[in-house]
Amino acid sequence: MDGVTDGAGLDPAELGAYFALEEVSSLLAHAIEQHLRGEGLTSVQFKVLMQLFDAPGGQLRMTDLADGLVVSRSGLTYQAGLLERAGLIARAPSPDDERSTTVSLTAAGRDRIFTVLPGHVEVVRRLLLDPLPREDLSALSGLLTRVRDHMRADPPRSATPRSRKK
Amino acid sequence: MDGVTDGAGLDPAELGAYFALEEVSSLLAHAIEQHLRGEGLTSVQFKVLMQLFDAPGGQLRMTDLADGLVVSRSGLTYQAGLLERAGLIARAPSPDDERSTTVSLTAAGRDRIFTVLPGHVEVVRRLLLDPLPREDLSALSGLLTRVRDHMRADPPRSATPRSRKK
DNA sequence: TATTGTTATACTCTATAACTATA
DNA sequence: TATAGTTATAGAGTATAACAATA
Repeated sequence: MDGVTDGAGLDPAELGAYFALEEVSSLLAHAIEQHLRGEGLTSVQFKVLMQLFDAPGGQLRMTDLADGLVVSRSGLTYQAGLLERAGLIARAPSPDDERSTTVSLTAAGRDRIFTVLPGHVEVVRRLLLDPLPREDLSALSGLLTRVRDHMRADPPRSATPRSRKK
Repeated sequence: MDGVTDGAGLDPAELGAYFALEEVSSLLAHAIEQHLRGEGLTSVQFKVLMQLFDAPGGQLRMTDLADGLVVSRSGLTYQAGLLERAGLIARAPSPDDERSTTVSLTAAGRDRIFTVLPGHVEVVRRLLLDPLPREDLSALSGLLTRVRDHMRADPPRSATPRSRKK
């Protein structure tokens, strides 16, 4: 694909970084997706569970969850409905703000995480971490972190800015 | 999300690399998707056009296209159908092997690429390339390339190995 | 009036399996 | 028999817009 983008003004180093990122992330995402499917979870559902697990008290509002995922509110409602039907999360009206829904991780949800996580980590380790020696890992982490911070500071114009407490 | 994966046996450097990659790739993919949608193309369709553009003679068989994408044959047939209806590609029986379909880029398809590419590159540049100085870009490219090569050498067990000439 | 969340609806995409035709 | 591709079908996921309830 060099002929193409070449004409668009990307030099070899830029092209290399872009294509390698595209390929690595899509292969990794695919492998992760495959593993989770085998466990009966979609990537989105797994992310929801992880966010809840990581939250203080294992609770978050729907809006908090939506902020961390790239789905619409209705999409999140759909996924939350599936997770609730599976008994992995529970929803209840927030005590402080009656408009809000507080989502909490159930014991079964926590169990599911512990069941799934080892395999998940194994996939990540085998595909992403193993091929790099320790110091390269730190370098990669540092580089990507810098890119991420820049992305976060300069949010995509296309996406409607999420509700931000101001 | 540290409390979680911490227990699963990933140290800070590993976690950093994994989470940063996840976040960077998903934010980039989202931004790219948004841009392409605005141009009336899905990511998959764009990739098909790019593959054809990059191919010698602007022609590939359906199987060749499928090898580069993460979709089933029927999924590719569907997308190819859309692209053909839009006049961006053309399909015809292969002259050498009557079972095969040769897909070719039309003039309109080539024009569409030239229309879309500048904006695409702009997104990639702004989100991924700009925040890194030149030498860091080379470093990132090198690291990711090594990971990719490792991934390719050790294909995911989950995915059915594609037809490989042997 | 603005915000939180759900629902109704329609659409896009994908995969599986069955099928056709050629090698 | 194996391969290339299409089709029929059915399911999963998503977004938009309208809606209800609360702030």
